[in-house]
Amino acid sequence: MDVSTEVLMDIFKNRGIRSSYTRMRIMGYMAANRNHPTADEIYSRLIEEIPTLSKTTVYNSLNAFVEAGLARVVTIEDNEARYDVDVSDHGHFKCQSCGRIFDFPVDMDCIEPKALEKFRINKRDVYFKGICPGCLDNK
Amino acid sequence: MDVSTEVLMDIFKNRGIRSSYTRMRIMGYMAANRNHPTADEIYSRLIEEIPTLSKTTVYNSLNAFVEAGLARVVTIEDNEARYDVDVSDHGHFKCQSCGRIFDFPVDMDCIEPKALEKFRINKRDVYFKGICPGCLDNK
DNA sequence: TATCTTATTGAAATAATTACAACTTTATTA
DNA sequence: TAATAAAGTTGTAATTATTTCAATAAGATA
Ligand SMILES: [Mn+2]
Ligand SMILES: [Mn+2]
Ligand SMILES: [Zn+2]
Ligand SMILES: [Zn+2]
Repeated sequence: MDVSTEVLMDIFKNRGIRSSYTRMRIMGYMAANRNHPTADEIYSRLIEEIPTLSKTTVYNSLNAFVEAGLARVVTIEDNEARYDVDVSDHGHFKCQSCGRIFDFPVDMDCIEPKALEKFRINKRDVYFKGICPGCLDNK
Repeated sequence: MDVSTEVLMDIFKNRGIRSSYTRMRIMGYMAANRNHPTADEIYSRLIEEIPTLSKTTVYNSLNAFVEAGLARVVTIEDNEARYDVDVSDHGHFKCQSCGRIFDFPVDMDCIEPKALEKFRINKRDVYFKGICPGCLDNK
């Protein structure tokens, strides 16, 4: 059991969810590839190494992560949920040309404290779309 | 043909899409009920008065409106698209208790001009979730 | 180890949205 | 106004993402 496995087990335990081989692989994939993958992308990649993996398990695990506060859902596209291990406040930019999703910092406090004074805010999402610098250069 | 019908026909013509009875009813519903309805909500409401209405037509019309810049999609929930005739920049707050969606003003420029300097931004969405004042009062 | 709880699996169900072909309506032109 | 072309409407079927469910397997507890 290597050190990163041990670290993940601790994280799971601290958040009150069981650690299992599959969950550690899924979380490991997300931590290594911070590309805001879909459940299907995670499944397609991991099925190569875990032939018994079920897509239901991927969904179950991701839902467990989100509930435990270990991941967030990125719904920048209306036909697919993406997942992000970075649960800190930040915005997402999706390039309409290459499809890549970029993180960017957001000053949430500056957005509009006044109109929402009487609201309790639990989640904040900022989604921008357009063309990324790389795609702009390729005309 | 009353005056609002005439106005709608002009709007459609200006945006390069044909006017039809169904489209005017759908757009009329959205203009009157600015509740960010789903396609299904629009369909359920209008089928009472237009018995031949097809849900496909609702989707087709809404997609035409969005392409023509007459409406925007609000994907604050990952399992359903909502539609908004207010295409100006503003944020959306969804109450996790009563489900209502509230508009609020957003200073888009303050969010983060620096990190996205080299990006071309076409769409901006700000989605907050939490509890609305009414639901907070009802403890 | 025995036991209880939770995770995994695969199949089937659900639900939102789109594709398609036949038909109807709207816009254009004569 | 009548003929024609282009686009909108409809119902059904297909697609796709996600959930439900019951059986089985694995993890945690004592
Ligand atoms: Mn992110
Ligand atoms: Mn709105
Ligand atoms: Zn790009
Ligand atoms: Zn509420």
